[in-house]
Amino acid sequence: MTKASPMDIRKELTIELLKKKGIWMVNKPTSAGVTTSVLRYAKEFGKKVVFIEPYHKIIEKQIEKCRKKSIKINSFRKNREMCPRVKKRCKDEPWRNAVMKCQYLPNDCLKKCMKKKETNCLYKELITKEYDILGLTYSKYEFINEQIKEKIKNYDVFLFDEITSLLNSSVKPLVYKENDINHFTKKFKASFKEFLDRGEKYKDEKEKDLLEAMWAELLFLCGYIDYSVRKALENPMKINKFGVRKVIGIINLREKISEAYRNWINNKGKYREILERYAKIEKFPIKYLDKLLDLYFEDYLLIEREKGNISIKSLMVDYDAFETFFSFFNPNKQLLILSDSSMPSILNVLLCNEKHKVYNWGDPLNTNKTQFIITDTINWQSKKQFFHSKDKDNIIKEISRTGKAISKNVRYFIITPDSVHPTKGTKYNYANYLEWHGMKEILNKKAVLIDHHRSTRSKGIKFEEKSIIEYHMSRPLIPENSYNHLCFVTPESHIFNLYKDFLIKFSDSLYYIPILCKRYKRDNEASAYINRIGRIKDEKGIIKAVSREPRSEDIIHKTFIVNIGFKRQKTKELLSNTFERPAIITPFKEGRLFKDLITITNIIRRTSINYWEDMSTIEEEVPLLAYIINECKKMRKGKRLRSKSVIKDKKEYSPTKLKKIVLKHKDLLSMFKISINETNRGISFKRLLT
DNA sequence: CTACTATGCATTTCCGTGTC
DNA sequence: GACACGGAAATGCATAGTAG
Repeated sequence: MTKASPMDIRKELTIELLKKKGIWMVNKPTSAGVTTSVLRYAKEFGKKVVFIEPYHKIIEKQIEKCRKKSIKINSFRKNREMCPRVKKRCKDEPWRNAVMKCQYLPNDCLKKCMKKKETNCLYKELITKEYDILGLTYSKYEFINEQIKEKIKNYDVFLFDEITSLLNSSVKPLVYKENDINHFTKKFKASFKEFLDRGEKYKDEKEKDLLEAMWAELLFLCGYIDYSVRKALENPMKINKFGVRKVIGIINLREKISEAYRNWINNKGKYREILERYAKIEKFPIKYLDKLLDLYFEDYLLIEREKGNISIKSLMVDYDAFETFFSFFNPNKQLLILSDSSMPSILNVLLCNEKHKVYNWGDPLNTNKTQFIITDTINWQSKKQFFHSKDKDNIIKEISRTGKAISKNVRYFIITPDSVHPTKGTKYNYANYLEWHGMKEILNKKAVLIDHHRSTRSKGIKFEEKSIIEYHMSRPLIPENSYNHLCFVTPESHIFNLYKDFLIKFSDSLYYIPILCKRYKRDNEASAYINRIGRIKDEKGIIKAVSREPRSEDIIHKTFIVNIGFKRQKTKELLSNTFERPAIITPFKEGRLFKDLITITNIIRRTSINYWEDMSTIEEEVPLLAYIINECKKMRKGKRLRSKSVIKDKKEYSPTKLKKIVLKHKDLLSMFKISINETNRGISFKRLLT
């Protein structure tokens, strides 16, 4: 009997999935080929697909694959790439390139430009032509306009890839030093004063009036924020004993600013353009204006204080990432696929009113079996601990020693956190530390530093280089207040009742859900970790080797992740959102991470995956064998290692259990030049003479 | 003025609980 | 019995207070 090829397995899975309707969350590990398969086979089943990705790069790669199969596919890009008029505007006014929102389509796009025959732009092409598949990025989805909505709303399948990206809201806080009183007004007035004195630049009286009114309105906003911050600093808000971490106040703009004014200023067309144009003439920082306008649009602003800094964030009350989408999605006719290697648990909350089911894609190519995580036996108290540790130079030396030995001439990665000093505000930057202390010379040249888990090198398209081992210095850690602004609800929210026992009340119409905040944090930490370790995983898995006669390209690339400063339990928690997981190997005794690391990887690389019964035997037996091998190597020739000393202070290992394990791996041990001696007093180990 | 200590809050770890 | 979760306990950190 011939076994199914990898492609067949994925095709079957895709067919099953495409038959479904409604919302389906796809359970899968990294690199399982869900997106590729759905796009590839959808046309065969007469389904039109819209897929959404975090980056253009990913979309481009998929387009490349589909074009080979003669599937009609295209994607929405940045406006300046789709519309020649926006492109020209950006060329004439280069500052626009820096601010996405200043690149909106021309006002007459729909009414005039599109209808003209001679108009021949990518945007028109996308809107008017028929495609089997259309791509979109999440940032486009966030600013989706009516035209694009009209275009995509009748497609059959919507694939939201890397769904965690959707939940990272794009709110950018405005941060300044706590002692900078009246920050907003000062910053704004400096430009405003000069601006009023040079009125001759106005195009006409009407524009002058408009602009002055808008400018005054923004100045009022600044004044009000400054006033509120001063009040909050004098008398920080405390709702219960603890308050909400770091939040010292909330600004209610709804009470202060009329809806009419708000729509006026936030109108993306003419008024905003005037505002931008004059701001530019007057050298008012356009990015700052952009942020300011963002604040203006929200009902509430959040004032947070941390380590001498004040940060102002828009509060996304009753935040619902799917709001736009559900305004047109029909679960009885259409299919929504939510896909991520780490399915955020927060989705169950956000979709609590919508029927949603889990589709088990599984790990068809068994890629999980090719990856092994080796964890530390201590937890660092924080990511800063590395800097407080007397051992830090040693850790670097050990990384260098083991990295070189394990990966030979192939490069290996070191993931370091990017942390800020609590009082001095300077960065605890691992990469800088290595440079300052001349550690770069100790680290061999094949070491590649990546400065945090969520670095752009950790998501999207894989770059070509292969690697065998990767070191993670501390787990991904997201600051606790990062999601505060998404966790405020009103009684009208669809999750209000779900959390009614956990609410912290701010006012009659505003409540905070602390558990939600933790959930966002956990989901995102888990996603960061899973996506990162997926980078070096062999995506071809092990199926290739069993489905037919082995060939040279069938070598299974086993990869290793080394967790420094966090234990097995934490690693498991980080992997709890994903489908199955790689084996997690913890050194047999404390403090043996680097001592046993090379041997652990050697044992795994020298044995076939089928040699081990299952994941739990690897997790239990490999550390013990590695420990025995290393202890024996350390001893003088002729000396024996007694089993008693091996299992000393290890309650869970009895002499019989140890005996059973080592006898099972007698051949393996002899491969590492260790012999087992059985005597009436128990079992012992000896180095074989060569 | 300096060095040390007590205090209280913030952060982190630990551990009991409920669930499967 | 393994696991995730969330609250309790422990620890860390900064600051104010105090002794010398």
